[in-house]
Parts: sequence; structure tokens; C-alpha cells
Amino acid sequence: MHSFVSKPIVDTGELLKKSKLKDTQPRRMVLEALAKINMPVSPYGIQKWLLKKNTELNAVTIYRILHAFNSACIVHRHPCSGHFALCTLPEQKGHHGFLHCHSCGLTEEFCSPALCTLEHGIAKKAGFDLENHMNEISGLCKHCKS
Amino acid sequence: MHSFVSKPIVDTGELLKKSKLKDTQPRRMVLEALAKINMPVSPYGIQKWLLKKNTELNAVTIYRILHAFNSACIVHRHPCSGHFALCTLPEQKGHHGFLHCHSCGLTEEFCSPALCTLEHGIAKKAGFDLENHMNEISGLCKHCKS
DNA sequence: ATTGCAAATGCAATATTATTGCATGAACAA
DNA sequence: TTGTTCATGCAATAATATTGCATTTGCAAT
Ligand SMILES: [Mn+2]
Ligand SMILES: [Mn+2]
Ligand SMILES: [Zn+2]
Ligand SMILES: [Zn+2]
Repeated sequence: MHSFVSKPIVDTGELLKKSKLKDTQPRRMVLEALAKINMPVSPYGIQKWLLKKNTELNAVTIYRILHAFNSACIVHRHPCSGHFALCTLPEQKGHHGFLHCHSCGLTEEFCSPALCTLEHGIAKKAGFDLENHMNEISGLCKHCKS
Repeated sequence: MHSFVSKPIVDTGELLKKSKLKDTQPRRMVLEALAKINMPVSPYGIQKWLLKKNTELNAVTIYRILHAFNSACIVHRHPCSGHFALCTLPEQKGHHGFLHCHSCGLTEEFCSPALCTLEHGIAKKAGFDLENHMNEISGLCKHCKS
């Protein structure tokens, strides 16, 4: 177990502006929670975190906000856990995947054009038009190996 | 929407024997449901299917059975939906991924050593020991494109 | 066949996650 | 400042998932 969380500096207002979504108080709260928690978290986990900061936010609202953020690609939903996290590679165009350490929970995002291409090929060979794909790798991170 | 479901002939007893899991009535029921439904289905979906056949099975039991089957790799859990389906490529060793048509629900399994290798490389480069990985591709199948 | 044990199941309770419809409120463009 | 559109709150409900414990059952050893 580690606590090597690097604190990302996230300007919530800036993020919202770039995403072209409406800038609202609840959205800023969710963004700030995601930034401060700095690891994948469930919608209700966000709600609990906000409660500890003495702020309340309706769970339905959190679901809807996360859905909007996900559509705008500023957050990702990690399918295996149903948790959400801020995109850490906003500058890298294309498909993003995840690495997850099942020991300490560390989550890392990666961008692999090769992987993207390969999966497009797999889809094509099967007669599919790829519209979306998800890649989640789990294992032991470098810290937990030792 | 199509109904090009190819009926797989599944010998539930045989499957259980090969998996080395205990051969029980509930397990045979779940296997038969999965075989007959022939597409990814939720645990409660299995329960409902069994009910329509006038058989009952406890939901907790279904969860536990699916977990055992998943560990034995005779069924897979599709992370994006939380649904389960029989493995359709039992003879192909290694990692299996999925293609899913969001229009008709058709699901196809694929086995790609190249993809597996690539993801092992991605993990290694990030300092991870890969222990598991999931690949789910969604799009339009060849039937739904036309 | 009988027995004994480990493993599977049923049951009850509870927790967690997710969705829907509708009334109200807030953002922001005009 | 105003008006429209979109977001939020609230209430209800559905769907998914887990836990502990008592009981039953598969199956291996006798
Ligand atoms: Mn990303
Ligand atoms: Mn398979
Ligand atoms: Zn770790
Ligand atoms: Zn289709």
C-alpha cells in the first residue's frame, strides 16, 4: 500500500469551459471531488466525499453530471468497477485505456494508437464498424511488486 | 434486428466435468440457461428465464455459480454490461475479447494473441505485471450496417 | 452400499448501484 | 433584463450485489 498520489492541479472552471458544458456549482463540486480524490471513485463515493466536506449533492445529479463528463471525454468510466476518474491525458487524441493495480488501487491511463489500430482491424475482420472500445489491464504496479 | 442465432449444442454435464467443478443441479440449470439464451445475460435475467421454464433458483446461488464458472473460464463476464455468456472459444488458449453490436445485441468472441502481446507490452512499459485484461469492442455488426 | 467431509445451496437481511418523471431553479445568450 | 434552455432536486422505484449462517448434497474414501 502506497500514497504516492501526485496532486494534479485542476482548474475546474477551465475544464468546464473547454468542454463547452454549462458551468454550474454541482459540476464544479464533482470535478473538484474527482481531482482531489485522484483515483477512480463511484458516484456514491463522490457523494460521500462531498458530505465529509459538509456539502450535499443529490446522487441522481452526480450520475447525470458524470454521464455528461464522460460523453465530453473529460472523465472516463472504468467499466470493471463502475468508477469514474478524470482523464489524465486530455492532450492525447484518440483512444485511452487503463492500467489498474489490484493491490494498491493505483490507476494509470495510457494511449496506444497501435492498440487502437489493432482493434479496428479485429472489428473489421469480423464485419463490425467499431464505434467504441475499452481496454482495462489489471495487475501489480511497480511499487507493489517489491 | 435479427434472429441469426446459431444454436450451439452444449452438453452441460460434459462442460462441468471438463471444468472439474462439482456437478450439481443448479449449475446445470445455469449452464442450460446460458446455452439456450445464447447471448450475454444478467444473473437476474437467468433467474427470470428459469422461472419461465417453471424452475426456481436463488439469485445468490446464481451469482455464486457464475463466479465459479467465470473463474473456470467456461463463462465470461462482459464488464460493460455485467452480463455473462458461455465461452464460445474453449479450444483457443489465451485471452478472449468481445465484439458487441449496440443495435441488435449480437455478441461475438475473439482471440487475438497479437492484442494480448501488445497489452503485455503496454503493462510492462508502465512497470506493471499484467494479470488480467479486458477488451470490449462495440459497434455495428455486418447485419445492422445494411 | 455407507459414511464423512468439504463444498454448494437456500434463506434472510442488507447494501450498493442505477433509472425515471416531474416540478423547480439556474446559466447564459440575446 | 429577459426569456429559453438546460440542469438540478426530489420522490419513488428498480436492478444489482454481498454477507452470514443453517442446511443439504456431491463425491471420495472406506
Ligand atoms: Mn483519457
Ligand atoms: Mn472465451
Ligand atoms: Zn500497486
Ligand atoms: Zn447488429
